[in-house]
Amino acid sequence: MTIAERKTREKELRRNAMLEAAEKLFAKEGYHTTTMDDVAEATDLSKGTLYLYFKNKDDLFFTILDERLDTHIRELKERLSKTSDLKEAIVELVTEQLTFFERHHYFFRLTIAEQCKIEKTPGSDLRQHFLQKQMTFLMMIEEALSGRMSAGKQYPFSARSLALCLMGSTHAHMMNWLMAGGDQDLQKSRDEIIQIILNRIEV
Amino acid sequence: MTIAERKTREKELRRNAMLEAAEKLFAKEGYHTTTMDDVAEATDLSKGTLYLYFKNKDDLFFTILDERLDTHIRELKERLSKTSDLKEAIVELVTEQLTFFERHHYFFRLTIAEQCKIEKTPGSDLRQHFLQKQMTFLMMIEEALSGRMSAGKQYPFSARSLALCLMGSTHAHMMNWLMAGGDQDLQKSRDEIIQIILNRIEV
Amino acid sequence: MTIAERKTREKELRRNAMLEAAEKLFAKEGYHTTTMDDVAEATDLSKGTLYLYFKNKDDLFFTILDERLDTHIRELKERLSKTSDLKEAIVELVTEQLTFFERHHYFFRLTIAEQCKIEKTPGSDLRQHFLQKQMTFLMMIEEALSGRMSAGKQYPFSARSLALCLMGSTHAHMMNWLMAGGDQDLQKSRDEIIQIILNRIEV
Amino acid sequence: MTIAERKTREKELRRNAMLEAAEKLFAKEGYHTTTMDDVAEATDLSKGTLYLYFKNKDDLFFTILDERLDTHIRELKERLSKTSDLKEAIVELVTEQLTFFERHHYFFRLTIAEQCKIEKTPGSDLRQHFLQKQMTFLMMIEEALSGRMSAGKQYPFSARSLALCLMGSTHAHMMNWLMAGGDQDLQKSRDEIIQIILNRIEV
DNA sequence: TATGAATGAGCGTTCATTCAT
DNA sequence: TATGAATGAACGCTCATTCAT
Repeated sequence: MTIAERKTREKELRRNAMLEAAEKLFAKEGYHTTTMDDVAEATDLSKGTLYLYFKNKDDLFFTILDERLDTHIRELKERLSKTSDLKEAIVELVTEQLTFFERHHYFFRLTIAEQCKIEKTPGSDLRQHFLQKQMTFLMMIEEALSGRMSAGKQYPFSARSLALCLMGSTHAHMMNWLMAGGDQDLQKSRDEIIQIILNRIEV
Repeated sequence: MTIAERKTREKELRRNAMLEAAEKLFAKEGYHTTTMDDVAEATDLSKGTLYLYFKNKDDLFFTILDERLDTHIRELKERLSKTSDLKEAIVELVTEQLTFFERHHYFFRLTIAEQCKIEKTPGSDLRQHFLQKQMTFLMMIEEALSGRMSAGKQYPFSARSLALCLMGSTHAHMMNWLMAGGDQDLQKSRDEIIQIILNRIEV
Repeated sequence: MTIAERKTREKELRRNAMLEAAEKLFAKEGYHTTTMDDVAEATDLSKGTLYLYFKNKDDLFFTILDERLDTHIRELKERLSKTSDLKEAIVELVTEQLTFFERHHYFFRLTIAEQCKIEKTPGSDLRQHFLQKQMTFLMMIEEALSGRMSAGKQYPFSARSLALCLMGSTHAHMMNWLMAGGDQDLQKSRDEIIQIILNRIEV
Repeated sequence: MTIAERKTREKELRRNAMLEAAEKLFAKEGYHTTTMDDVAEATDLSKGTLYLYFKNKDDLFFTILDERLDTHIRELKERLSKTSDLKEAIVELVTEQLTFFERHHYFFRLTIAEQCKIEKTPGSDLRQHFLQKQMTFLMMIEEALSGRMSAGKQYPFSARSLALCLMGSTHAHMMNWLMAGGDQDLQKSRDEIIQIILNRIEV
């Protein structure tokens, strides 16, 4: 039925509008500083309507994180699937991180900020679920790397450590990029990170 | 006068107790979720007393960040002053980061979380001041590195990029350490980071 | 649309209920002693609701003063417009003052109390605005009197001084009336004031 | 004993310093806006010391009002004692009011503001006591006037009403004077008030 | 389904008062 | 007597959430 379809479509659109407006606000102002009023106003919908789509503020917040992370994971998987050796994988990983975060830098900030709140009282199930997914994400990377580390060689570092360095380096460059206003080219950052990680630093 | 001295000393102690309790809470629960009541209770002092020592919640918060960062900067300067070549500097930098953050992991989380709130309305002067100091910190590292990069050599990366990779890598390892419960040995992380950054990754 | 109209009407009613409850409380207890909780309770609405109608306590307070003074000014203008000579104007002025204040004695107290806070740090814009309106009110009276003072005669007093005596005299009688419990007849006060001001006191 | 005397004297001085500083602050900022800290600071004494001289804030406040009113009453009595007919009494009354309030305009504002809070929950004993004294003051004036109204004449107003007009008129002029900055000559006000009250207004 | 008025718990902050020194 | 640090009750205001329409 076309009418039913259009209705569903409209709902979907509204839902996305909410998620996008909220993501922007949460990233700019932080979770607590952003009010449900703010989100409602930014979406040109009434506050009550928000609660028809999301159970509460937490649900709205973690839905954003969750859906974005899903996309991120999917994209990364695709890129990695095309690589076979370690070097290629590293290049793709760094590239994906920077590319994705450049497009979704609101998400980037949310993610990092959220990671800091470890240990806090269990937190909602939503929170638990998201953290779990993040762990999985990291493990996925770790496995992608370790799977490409030659079985015969001795590496003076673990795949996890390499994963952490790669993630951390890209994060730091992203942060730097944001601080500078987000208007330079990230291509150069990508190349430098790869150079630093892949090549011996002549001392 | 011994009596005046003791009074001053006691005030100092109380102030420190407040700062430490607050740091812990802020790191665990986040700025907004931590209430002044929480801090007061954790210090076994009344809420009103907090306001005798700190102008307001913001002041309390940024005083923590500021004083810790000062110590961090001081320690790092000292370490770096003993190094002459790039390799040594990198080793010292990574070591200082991990050592300091292991001791002050509450501060670590606060720092990272605070960095995410870029772009937001300027914020209090205190906030501005802290961000400024953080920038200075990063530039200090950048200069320490660039000063030790041989003038005659061509490096395929900038000193700033190297600084970012080092900071980011240690941060990621810290985060990982915290997530795992903070009870493993960071010595291994240190060695791995250094290996990854300093040596060619055989691909 | 009848339904929208009724909604608007109900909102108006609630707003008025708030204003009246607040006026009473402010007059009886003073601005600072009256809490927003008090007002909410007196209106059988929750505290939060107050803030849907008034930006803050100050706004609530000065809205009361402002709207009442507007009515007072309007009524007085109407009365004065029917008079042509000085004597009639004086009679109407005294009558209006006593009549209006008898009906709105809560407002009377607020007005007087507020006048005493001269010189204090400028205060909110609302306060400034109200004081300005009060000055205008006094000038209006002054002009009404001076306009009716025969051009050919020499008066041993200024119109402003006469205005002040009239206002002050009615105020003092109002205060006396309130102190006595507010249950006597103000008609007699009116006559006496007029006698004292308009006729030679035989000494 | 001279030493004891000096001590007593010093205490007296300190007490007066407190009263004067407090009077000024209360008048300028209002009762609630003035904090005990403010008073302490203005007196260069510690907050705790205030409580050695006055039981609490209310005590401090009403002591001021009470002592000033005593002086006012004493001065007025003296002036009136020199008059015998009604006209003279009126002149003296107006003169005393304006003279006294010009000297003590801080007290003036406090007095007026305080009068507005009639009906309020009984209030402290101090408050009751002060209001009582104010009533007595008014009755004293009423009696002074009625005592000088010729027994044989018929007056179209009561002594109380005359008293109220006189008080109110001077109050209004004082208020006007304060609003204008308090730097004009009150002599003219005095003359005008007397003219208005004592002479027939030619209509 | 969409609205937006109403709610009320909760937080940051102030300040009169106390009390050990 | 004088101090000033400590207290804690109280207040203005916010905002996530609910619900009648």
